[in-house]
Amino acid sequence: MNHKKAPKSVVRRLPVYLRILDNLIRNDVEIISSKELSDETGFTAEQIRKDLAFFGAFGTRGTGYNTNFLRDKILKIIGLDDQTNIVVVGAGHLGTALTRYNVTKNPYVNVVAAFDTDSAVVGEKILDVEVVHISEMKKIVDKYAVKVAVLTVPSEQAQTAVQTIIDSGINVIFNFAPTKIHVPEGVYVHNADLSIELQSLIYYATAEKEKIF
Amino acid sequence: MNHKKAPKSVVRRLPVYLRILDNLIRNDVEIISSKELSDETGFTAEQIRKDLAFFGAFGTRGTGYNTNFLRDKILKIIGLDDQTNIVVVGAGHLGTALTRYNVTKNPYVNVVAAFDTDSAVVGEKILDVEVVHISEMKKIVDKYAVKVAVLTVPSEQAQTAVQTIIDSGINVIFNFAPTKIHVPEGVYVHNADLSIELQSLIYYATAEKEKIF
DNA sequence: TCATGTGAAGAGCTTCACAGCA
DNA sequence: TGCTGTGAAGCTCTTCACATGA
Repeated sequence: MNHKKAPKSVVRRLPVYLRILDNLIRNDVEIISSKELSDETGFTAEQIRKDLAFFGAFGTRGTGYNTNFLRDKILKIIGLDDQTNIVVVGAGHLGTALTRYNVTKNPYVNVVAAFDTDSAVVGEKILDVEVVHISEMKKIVDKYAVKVAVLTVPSEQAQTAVQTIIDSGINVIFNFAPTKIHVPEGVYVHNADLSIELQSLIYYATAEKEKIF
Repeated sequence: MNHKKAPKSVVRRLPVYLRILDNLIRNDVEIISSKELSDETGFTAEQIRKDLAFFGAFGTRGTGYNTNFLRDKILKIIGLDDQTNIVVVGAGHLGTALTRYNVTKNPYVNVVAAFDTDSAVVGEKILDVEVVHISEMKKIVDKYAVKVAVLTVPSEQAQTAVQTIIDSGINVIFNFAPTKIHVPEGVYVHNADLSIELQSLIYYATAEKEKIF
């Protein structure tokens, strides 16, 4: 086992391999080469081999990778070996859509509750996920051993919500609020600031024309 | 003017500066130093200076950056100097939420239409954005000089939708469909695969515990 | 004096080329 | 033979340290 810290870039690609392996296993494919994985993902075969080799020697030289074996390894590496429970904080339009989206599209992750402060939505259901008042967060986080929160509240409420999330024992936040959130050492934040991402994309849409700075 | 290609990492940070500058200008702040921008963004001051210096010398030594001047420069660099028109392809839950989100949270980008094939939603409105049948895409893209599409259709329909998008003249795609989409040379795709991102986050939630590969 | 602008060093990630093994 | 696993080279981006100029 490798004890160096895994590169962020490698960790980002692991779930991509996982999805492809799931498809292959569903179609009874038992062996896959790095070259074939390359065709499916768009990553180079060398990169795929290096990614996997970082965690151990999972392949068979001259043959390829066993799909079931590799999937199990990746599940363990990511930490998806048990059903992983998450919560959504903010049950507005985006939070509701993300809850539905995750429930239907993510086979490994389970939304156990959505939180809000608005009494108009507390008590409602998003598919089978209940919307609960944010004051109940710690109770639910403890009960379901929740490790990750998806944050979709308005900017003004983001920092307050972050405090509640951290106080309830969660230390990983997937932040959709369009603002910088401040967290103590040891809490991991991944920002998905959709306006920011969209604006930076515009750069590439207009990159051909001469730009005068 | 610098004619080297701008690093992707720099382009991703430009809209972050833009948002902060907008806030500062709203509060009548006229000068900002790289140190203060560092406090607001979490990026280092050196990195901010290098990012901006890539496009030109925008600051004043001993003083800092003029907020209005810098905002105008960044707007021109990104290509946001005119109102930028985009379309959303797929008016399901996520597409609807992203349309609302963008309309309300993104001051620089304008959604001119949302497309779908489902007659149950075609003709409806999302705030003031009309849902139009996907066969009308080229007409609308031409009319509004649309350069970017946000793709939120189901995986199975993604590649077909991509073809329609490209045929209508768009060459930048913000892809939320949980699948790899194939595009010709010259078309730029940015993937926001939320299940994948969430799964990779789980890695950091469980990283402390010993992992056996 | 103070904050910007920048070459140089460093860190992290990818690509190359090939050794190693079923 | 064929595909994995891996040191080395290469590239990109970040950090450092300081020269530059209002």
